[in-house]
Amino acid sequence: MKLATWNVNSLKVRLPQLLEWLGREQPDVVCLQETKMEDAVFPAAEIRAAGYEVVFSGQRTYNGVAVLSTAPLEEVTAGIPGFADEQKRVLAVTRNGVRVVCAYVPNGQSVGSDKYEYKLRWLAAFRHWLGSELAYHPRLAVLGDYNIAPADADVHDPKAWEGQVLVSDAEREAFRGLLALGLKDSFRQFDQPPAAFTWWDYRMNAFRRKMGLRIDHILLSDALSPLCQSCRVDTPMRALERPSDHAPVVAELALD
DNA sequence: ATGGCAGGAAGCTCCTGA
Repeated sequence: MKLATWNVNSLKVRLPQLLEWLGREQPDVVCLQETKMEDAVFPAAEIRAAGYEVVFSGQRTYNGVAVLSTAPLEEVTAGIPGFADEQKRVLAVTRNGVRVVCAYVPNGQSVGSDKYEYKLRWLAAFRHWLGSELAYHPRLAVLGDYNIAPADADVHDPKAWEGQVLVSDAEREAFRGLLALGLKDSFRQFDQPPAAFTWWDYRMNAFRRKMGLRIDHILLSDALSPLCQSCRVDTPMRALERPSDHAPVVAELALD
């Protein structure tokens, strides 16, 4: 089973790239973030025509998540239960006994801002909920845009980023809190090239200059991580014409 | 000196992203 996550930064703009990529990469499950569209205009027909079941939870302009799958999806839930939130950031599905959570963690804007406080509250609720999900679903995969670079190795210039949003101590502590539930960062289970990032700013030629962050992650429970055979960033997707500012992350598991 | 680029909604400029 091949699992992938990709922040598309507008599915309307990126749909042709997504369809081409599905045909070439043939993932079994794809978690999308920042679809930026209401459910009424979601391109479900095009995605189904490509051979995927799809569920989605979107809103106009901001946020929006979707999950694509080659096999039937069950137990579909949107949002974090018990955490009131207008923002469409979470979808959970069960596919062949594997629980898959698609998450778009808040950006946080700047350390100390209201949005930063919201991000930390959101992450606390997310952790609490994932703990209960894990109890029901030992085979749990949590994919998405975490908006956290877990360690300095995930930052092109740790000195310049020190203390900033996406790398601050409180955010990294929240990320470690997710791992402490019994989840592993599948990317770090394998040797990786230097400067392996998943996001590059559109400005300042950041991609060409390898000025990126690794903020999109695939976390796997202890029941799944031993089955993981590879995890990599699909960096060439960031080099396309009119790219998303994020590249997909893809993990392969020894599972159907 | 907080810029720079991209997308969306609105409307001929702004907010947000990370």
